[in-house]
Amino acid sequence: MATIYQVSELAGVSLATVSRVINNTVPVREATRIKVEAAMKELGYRPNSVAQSLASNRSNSIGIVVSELGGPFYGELLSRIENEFRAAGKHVIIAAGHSNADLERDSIEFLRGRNCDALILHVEAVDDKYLTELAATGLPFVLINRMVETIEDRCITLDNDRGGYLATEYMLKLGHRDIAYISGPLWKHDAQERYNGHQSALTKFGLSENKALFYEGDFQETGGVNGFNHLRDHGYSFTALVCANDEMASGAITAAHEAGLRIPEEIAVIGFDNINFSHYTYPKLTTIDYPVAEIGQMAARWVLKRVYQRPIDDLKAVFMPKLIVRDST
Amino acid sequence: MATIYQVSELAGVSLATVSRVINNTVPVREATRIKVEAAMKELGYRPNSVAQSLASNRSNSIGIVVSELGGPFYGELLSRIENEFRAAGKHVIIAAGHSNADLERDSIEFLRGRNCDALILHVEAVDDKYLTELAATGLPFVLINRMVETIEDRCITLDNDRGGYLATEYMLKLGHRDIAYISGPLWKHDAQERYNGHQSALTKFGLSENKALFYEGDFQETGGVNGFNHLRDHGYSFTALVCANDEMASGAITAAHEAGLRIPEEIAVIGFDNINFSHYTYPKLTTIDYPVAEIGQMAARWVLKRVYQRPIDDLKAVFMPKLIVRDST
DNA sequence: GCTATAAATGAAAGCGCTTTCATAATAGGC
DNA sequence: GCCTATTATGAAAGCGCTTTCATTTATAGC
Repeated sequence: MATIYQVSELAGVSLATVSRVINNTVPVREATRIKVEAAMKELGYRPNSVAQSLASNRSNSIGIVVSELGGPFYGELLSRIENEFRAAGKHVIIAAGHSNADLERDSIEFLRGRNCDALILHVEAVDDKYLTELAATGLPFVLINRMVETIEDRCITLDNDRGGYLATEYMLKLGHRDIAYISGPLWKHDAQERYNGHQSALTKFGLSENKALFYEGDFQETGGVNGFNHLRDHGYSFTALVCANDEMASGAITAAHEAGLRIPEEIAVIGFDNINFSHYTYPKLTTIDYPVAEIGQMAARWVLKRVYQRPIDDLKAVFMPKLIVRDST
Repeated sequence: MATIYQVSELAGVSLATVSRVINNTVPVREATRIKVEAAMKELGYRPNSVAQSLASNRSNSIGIVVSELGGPFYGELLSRIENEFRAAGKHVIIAAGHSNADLERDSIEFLRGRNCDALILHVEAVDDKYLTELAATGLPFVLINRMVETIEDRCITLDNDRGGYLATEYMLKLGHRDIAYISGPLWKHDAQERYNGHQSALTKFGLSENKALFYEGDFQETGGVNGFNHLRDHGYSFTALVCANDEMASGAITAAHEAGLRIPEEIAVIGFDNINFSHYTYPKLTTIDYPVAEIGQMAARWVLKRVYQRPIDDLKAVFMPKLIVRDST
């Protein structure tokens, strides 16, 4: 690869001048600019962004940490973030945290070491203290789907509590009274909040929770299958099932089919997230919409505004979930 | 962030020595190593990988270009590749090419500029010539799901032709004779190959293709819906439908449901890829398995072997698709 | 104890770029 | 046409690290 030095030689100017035309920071005489551009073209020159990054302490790249690379949820999130930054001429570097504190820290450190200008984090395992300290280092970052009081201005969240409430409230309004709940792992903030919402709805309707109708799943499809079977075996009957995400709802539906139950006639099922396959299920899944794309976009804009001083004004921190009624209830 | 210089000062040794203990390239006396490690720990030192990369011309990171970040297919691919490299202490930098030649080139150049040690490419739009030239620059890269003769040793592919054949052959064996086909965009290599396979199967059974039963879709769910409706409207009836991927098959199934047709009794449907949601459909989708995870793993291993000299011997270049029979046929 | 050899360490250049500061070129004012 | 105010350009330091080469220190052999 050609270097800036070769370009400067060919164009008969100094390195500094070439650098100026690349970044157009300082005006350069038209004639000079043309010479330089010609030289760059002739050599097929492309700036080495590693060197740029080292010299300028700016990398034009944004680090992203998500739990998993796969899956409909993260896929959509990443996709949207990437689009937003691409349009702004920035690039993303993605790392997976696998919901594990060490790996999350690792990924964050890796991205810091790569000189990312900012980070977008969807981390679940590291504690609030770590994040607070990280903020204190001066590294700009946004936190998605998690509220940490000490760095509240960096958090972009969904009102999960409200979402959990909506799901159960809807079942209650439909007349169901025996409502089972399959939760996500309760150490995860969002799982806990959704579950709280579920409980609030029950309370609001003057019902008390029946612990026998609760199951703590893993946010995966198998969790839904296991949860459903566990709840059925347990003896208490229920006419409605609220799942803390769509994957588990899908698993539960499969298990229900296998048990020969009709949905929604015998059991109504609702999910959470509204991920893109939720209408592939049969019957199509009623769910709570998680506006992933919007949240991804907002996170990107936060960075564009705070770090790159782009004029953006409608930053929004808390998103509201919406009920999406389809055929499973 | 602390620099290597501060570490060397605190430990009372030279930069060079610190560098040696970091990389343990050259033996360092035990006592010295301990001093240095203590200093690193005290300062919370982490090497700046940008500087490392510039100085060593090695970045320990691998660039990946895929068409999209979202979607079950790429999600699984990325996920697997990332896992493989993480285990080897390498990191990945991901960019999206969006099936567009300019963006693909852009992404590749970006990754080159970031000093990636190697690239894994799933690109569809750039031409063979570009890739051949790219190989000539000495940049190590593997090509996934595409065969370019001039750089055959860098290609890891699925025998799409065979897959297309298997799908249609299976329908023929079931006794179907009026078989519709919804293809992917034919400018894409894999779509073309799958279609070729379909034709071969027909020929093998002594049938000639009925052009009225062909529709060129977009590999998306809507393509399946539109394709199905188009084929139905067209007047020719068919008892089996072969789709060039699962998304379109899923769309077609939805459209068939809406048209009040029973699957598989009235129309048998088969997909291609065996992506993870293919068993969420109703009825569960019969499909051709695309071993994405294995292919991702193989690509990663190719890099580990060729670029990082890891001892790996079972590199495999062509994968075979398999028929997965479920309930839609 | 003294030299010959091997092992550990340090000094310094350099990776490709940005950026400050100084200098050279140009324009403007009279 | 000369002096000053601008503007464009160049020289050189430095970003944080690796790596070569030279030097120092330890080890062995006699």
